[in-house]
Amino acid sequence: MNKVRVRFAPSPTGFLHIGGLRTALYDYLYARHYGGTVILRIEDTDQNRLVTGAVENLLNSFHKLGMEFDEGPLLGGDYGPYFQSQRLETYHKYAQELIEKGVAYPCFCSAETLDEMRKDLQDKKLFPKYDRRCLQLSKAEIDKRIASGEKHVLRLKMPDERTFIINDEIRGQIEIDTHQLDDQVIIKSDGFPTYHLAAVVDDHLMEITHVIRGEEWLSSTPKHIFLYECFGWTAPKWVHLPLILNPDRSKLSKRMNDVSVDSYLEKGYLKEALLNFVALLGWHGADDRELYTLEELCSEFTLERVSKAGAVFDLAKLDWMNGQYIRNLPLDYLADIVKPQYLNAGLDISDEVKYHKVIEVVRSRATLLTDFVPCSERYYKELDIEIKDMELLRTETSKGVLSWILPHLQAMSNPDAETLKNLINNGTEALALKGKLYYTPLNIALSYSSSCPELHNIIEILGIPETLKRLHKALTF
RNA sequence: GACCCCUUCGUCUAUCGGUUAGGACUCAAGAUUUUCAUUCUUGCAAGAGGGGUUCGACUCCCCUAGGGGUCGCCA
Repeated sequence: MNKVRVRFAPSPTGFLHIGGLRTALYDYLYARHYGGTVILRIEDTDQNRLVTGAVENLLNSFHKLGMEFDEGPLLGGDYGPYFQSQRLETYHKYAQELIEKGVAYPCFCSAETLDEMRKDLQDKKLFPKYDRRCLQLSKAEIDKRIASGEKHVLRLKMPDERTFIINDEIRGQIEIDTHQLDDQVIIKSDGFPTYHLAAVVDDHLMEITHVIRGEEWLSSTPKHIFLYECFGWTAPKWVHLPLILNPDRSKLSKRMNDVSVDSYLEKGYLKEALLNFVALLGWHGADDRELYTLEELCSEFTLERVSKAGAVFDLAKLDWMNGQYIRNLPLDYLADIVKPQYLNAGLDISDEVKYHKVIEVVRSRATLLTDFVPCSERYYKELDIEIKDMELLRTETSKGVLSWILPHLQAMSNPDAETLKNLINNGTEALALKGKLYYTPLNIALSYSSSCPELHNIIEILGIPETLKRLHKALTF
């Protein structure tokens, strides 16, 4: 078997979205699993839909995710250029070959004419395909109209009676009859090729072995197979991935909700979690494992374990998975990732030891990376106390608790967790108080909130001097 | 509408003819003896329906239903 070469071929019309990421990821995993090559090819053949900066965004998103292509824009490679807009001569050369072979013909019909024709056919409950009126044109007339500069496209002349067989790696054998197939436009009137021609030519020239793409391409695959035949080329293996769905089971589109990869990253999802989660949307390992690193996915991934049915994107599970990564990734790594957020919030995290203690405590209750700063402010600055909590602080019982613990802490310099836990426990007995009556005043005094992590953690983070300061302050309320 | 694809707990899925149909998320309850989390335990919850084939079907075949995709000078 030839060395695996696969490509991710997006059109630069916006940001990388979840669906695109899943396709790209499977391309990537498949190539890595078999020691092959992943190529990024930009399908910028629609001049009307180009979005400036889209390619940069795309590249940047993949970079952020740690997915590196082997060939593509910026990276180069032996099969470039990797922008289809830079390969126009190539497409025209092959289009010419199709004309010579009699399987492509010019069409001068206007958009309006086509619309009318389709409407008419639909009214008659017929399949709305081009009626080939321009195929009747004489050679002389065609030459004359082209010479006069009349706008025209090039169409592929599909066979009349034929059943195409697609051997899909995931779905098996699929049959599609040509009655359902239109004479596809392959060169548009602006001289650009359509996807069908460009993708086939490039996939062949770039020696792509497996075309891994979304299921939405299944119905037009016969056109592609036919093109391979016309050129006398061997077609690649077809791999049509199940779609990613919205909760209502419609195709996950750019329209509905926000599905750009960047926005998930900005919302505080870790790339590790996003990649892991997206990989599991349509693929599952042989065992019950759910958590995989990118490297582990590379070694485990095979097409045989890709499912056929579409998968709903379930945010709740992504949240859970993100929490798993937040809790289990190395502390230093996590601390580095969130550092900019702390700096942005104006928190002084120059005390590295304290910062790491904070991260360790905060990570246990975080779902998103963006949860860190809000949960950490209490360790770095004075916060407002709710009126209700303030009132509780003013009660005699509360003052008793604070006054009791103060001198004990004062006598300590750098207590460890065990010492602090003992001290805190002793207080419940010494004061004959328990539960909220005892703990809540301390919670509020030290963390400005009745709900907080365990007290010994807070004291450890704050240090004795700051702890005493907060207790004194609380007693003045 | 036509064609194509798909169909196991609400969701992601395991099962490649013989299982008490397993795991994960969500949800509920309990424990971890302050709270919020974390963690752990337990629980709720599924083979779309109908025919075949077979000693035996979630698994193979057919029909029906439902969902999705495609039907552009968009990809």
